[in-house]
Amino acid sequence: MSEIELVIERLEMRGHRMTGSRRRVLDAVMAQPAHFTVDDVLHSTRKVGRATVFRTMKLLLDLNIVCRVMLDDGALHYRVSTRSHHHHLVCIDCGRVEDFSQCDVQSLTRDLAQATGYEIERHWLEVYGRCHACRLLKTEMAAVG
Amino acid sequence: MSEIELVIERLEMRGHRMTGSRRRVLDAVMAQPAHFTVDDVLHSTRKVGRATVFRTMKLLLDLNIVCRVMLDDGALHYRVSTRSHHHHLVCIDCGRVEDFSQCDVQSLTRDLAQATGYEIERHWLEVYGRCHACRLLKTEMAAVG
DNA sequence: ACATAACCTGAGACCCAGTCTCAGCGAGGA
DNA sequence: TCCTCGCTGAGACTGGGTCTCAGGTTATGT
Repeated sequence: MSEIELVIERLEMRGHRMTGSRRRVLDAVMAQPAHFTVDDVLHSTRKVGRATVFRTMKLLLDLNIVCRVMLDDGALHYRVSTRSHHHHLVCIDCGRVEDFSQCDVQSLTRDLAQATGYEIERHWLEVYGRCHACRLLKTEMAAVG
Repeated sequence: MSEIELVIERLEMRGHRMTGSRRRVLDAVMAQPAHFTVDDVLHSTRKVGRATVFRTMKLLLDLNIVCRVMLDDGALHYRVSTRSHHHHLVCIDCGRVEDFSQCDVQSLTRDLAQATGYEIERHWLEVYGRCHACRLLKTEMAAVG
């Protein structure tokens, strides 16, 4: 089953339709680079209204087709999401994003629940650093400059 | 040394001045409940312009006098921050916020660095759940309803 | 005391992401 | 066929935040 068929199925399971506009938004989303804004999608989908693009993005978010990444500067970008529960590792120099799901936050949340009496439902973790390429570049620059 | 004097010192260390407007914003911030928006501050500081309130909040953020909490619905609120590096545990029912700093994310980030070749600089973790009081309330409701 | 530069200010325009409203359209069921 | 309900685009609106600009304040050197 293709990616698109999967989306259609998930849509219909919730009583939504795969319409022309939604299809155009979806195609545009799939064609984006690693992460993007709604505005990027807007610019690459002619003939779809702003509100519809936003509505569709929200739908895709609900269906776990895309997720949101908080960049280093606080900007929220979208990203086609490969797995359900995962986190992001964002390069503060070039902005590339890696997903990871090995998430030992479980033990932390267990302790936390114990200590505070909270019943913990979910968490949101973003990690910022410098990717291998940017580290190399940086040491080179330091050597030259 | 009082809280205020500490802030003044930190300001001056960076070449800023403690002016009347900044003082009024700071007082308003200190008088807020657990978490609040810039708008809340605006409404409780008469005679300070909107831009100045925003500018001062940014300054306080830089100086680690306040921090930001992402609420369950995605809204960003501010909060007077007690310690430097810490995370938030947010109740999804009543909105109360606890700080915690026992942060075993260290070991996770170490593994992550190893696996990805990233040099990790920082992370952002927010945890959502239901506080003790709201859990009790919920079970009571279930029993009655 | 004075000049001057640097800093700070409020008002209001502006920006960006996202939502709301509303009238019109189109697909599917009875 | 008609009717309902979901979907649509246009455009107004909102909330959080930034920019600009002219004028006010403060620190500092003389």
